[in-house]
Amino acid sequence: MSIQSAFNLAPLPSACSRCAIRSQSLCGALTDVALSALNGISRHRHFAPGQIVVTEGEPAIFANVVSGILVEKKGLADGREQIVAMLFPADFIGDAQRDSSDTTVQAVTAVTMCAFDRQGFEHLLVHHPVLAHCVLDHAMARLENAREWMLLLGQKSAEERVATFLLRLALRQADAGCRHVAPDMLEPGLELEIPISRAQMAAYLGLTIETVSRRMTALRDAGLVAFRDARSIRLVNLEALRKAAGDQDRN
Amino acid sequence: MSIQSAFNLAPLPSACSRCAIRSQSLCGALTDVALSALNGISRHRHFAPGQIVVTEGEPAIFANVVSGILVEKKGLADGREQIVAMLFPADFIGDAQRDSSDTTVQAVTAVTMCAFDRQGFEHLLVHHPVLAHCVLDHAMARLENAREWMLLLGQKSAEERVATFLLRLALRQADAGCRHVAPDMLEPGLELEIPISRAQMAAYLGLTIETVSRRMTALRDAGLVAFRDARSIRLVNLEALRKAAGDQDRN
DNA sequence: CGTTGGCTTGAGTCAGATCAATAGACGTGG
DNA sequence: CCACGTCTATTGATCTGACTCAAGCCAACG
Repeated sequence: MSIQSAFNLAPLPSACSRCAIRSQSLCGALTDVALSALNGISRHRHFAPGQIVVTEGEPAIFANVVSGILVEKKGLADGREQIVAMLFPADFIGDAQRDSSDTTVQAVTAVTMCAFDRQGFEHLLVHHPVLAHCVLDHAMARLENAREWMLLLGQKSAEERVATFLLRLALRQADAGCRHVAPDMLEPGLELEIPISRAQMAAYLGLTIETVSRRMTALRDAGLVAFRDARSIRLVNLEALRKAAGDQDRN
Repeated sequence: MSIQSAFNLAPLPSACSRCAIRSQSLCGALTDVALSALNGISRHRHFAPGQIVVTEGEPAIFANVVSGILVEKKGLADGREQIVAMLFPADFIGDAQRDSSDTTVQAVTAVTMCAFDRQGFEHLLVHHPVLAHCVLDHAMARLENAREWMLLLGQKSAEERVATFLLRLALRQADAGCRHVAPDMLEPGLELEIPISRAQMAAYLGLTIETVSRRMTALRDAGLVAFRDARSIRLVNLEALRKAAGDQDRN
């Protein structure tokens, strides 16, 4: 957070200056010289919906999501899967300092990302402390998210899970990149696009498809949300939704 | 991991040179000059069993665990709690770059830790890249643990959870600090001390005390483990225990 | 020796899983 | 255009693993 003030508005390397997420993510914290260096080792890559970007246990990549949605998941031998994170534009992919990924990364929508050369990135990490700081900050944020989800998976009921998911998604969507949005600065009546399928919601929330579907209709019948269709909903009663999510505050 | 090779065996600052966990944790990666600087801003603190070290939402501290066991937990408004991590000697406490802790840290046994001045630590972080690298590495390890636990909480049955817990604990115990032990290098017949109560196991595994107890006796009756008493068990059939844990490999 | 706290065990209940059927959206090809 | 298969989501009926409630055990301790 303190670094953001060091941000410099002078001319930028061509590729980055036109980038949609330039002011966010890692890039936002970098000085021109660092950004220039980063640009030198990056290239855009595209993925189709459903395509696997990284497989659990195989070498990680380093990349920024430019557009599209992805999920990170972990699997058990018998096929059960748990989604451990959703990735949005400006999110960073890749486990710095680890030689194999602990998750499978899969594109949900069509995805564009800005991929970095591994060696080059680790080299930059050493020589640009501000980048290292930024990567650490991102890692801490991911950790915090993971732990919040542990609380959800270990303690919350099905309905609380679904409600929490919708609120988090709304927050992330309202956010739209400019990080650190006020916790409860959500306006009632907000239209929400759910970018993942019911099956993926189930894998994310530790439930079955059927239970997700049932709890969604329950929230609708209780007047907390309204449906346009299965994938796009409107938050009607925000206060009640927060209460249904279980944490009372901070959502 | 590559940094470890930069480790220097020359004379050390007095306090650190006598420290039980000197060669591990953050300290192990540091050069003498950095370690000396770290030593300058650290002092030992003691906590009694059950004592709260940090409260969720309040300012974090920075410290290394020297001896004893602690848990990190997150709570819901109505009192439900989820333990998100167990802390062992050599573990690092504190969310670098965040101004409030996202977890409550509580001593389980009597605890000694080596606490660092916050300002001083962040200052060191900037001026000693090797320390920053080390903190990032630690954060990534914590993230990986959190995600493995998400898989457990979201997908595994009660028995799988308990079996996984015992195996992880055994690994950590055999480990005893010298990190990166071979995954399945556990010898059958290993005596295991469970440092936490059934209630804490329940809060860690997302179960109730009763279910933990029942699954423990089930594992005993099935001959996978043997009890000395509730808190100290022996791993009898390691292969079956791994299978019961559900991941098949990597444990 | 009574009390207290941690653990186990039993009996009954319920939230969520499983199994199964249906409906709508979407293409594809005749 | 319609018939068909596929895929996703919803809904219903039933089942079950874990929770709840309750009792009992044992060791520690005043």
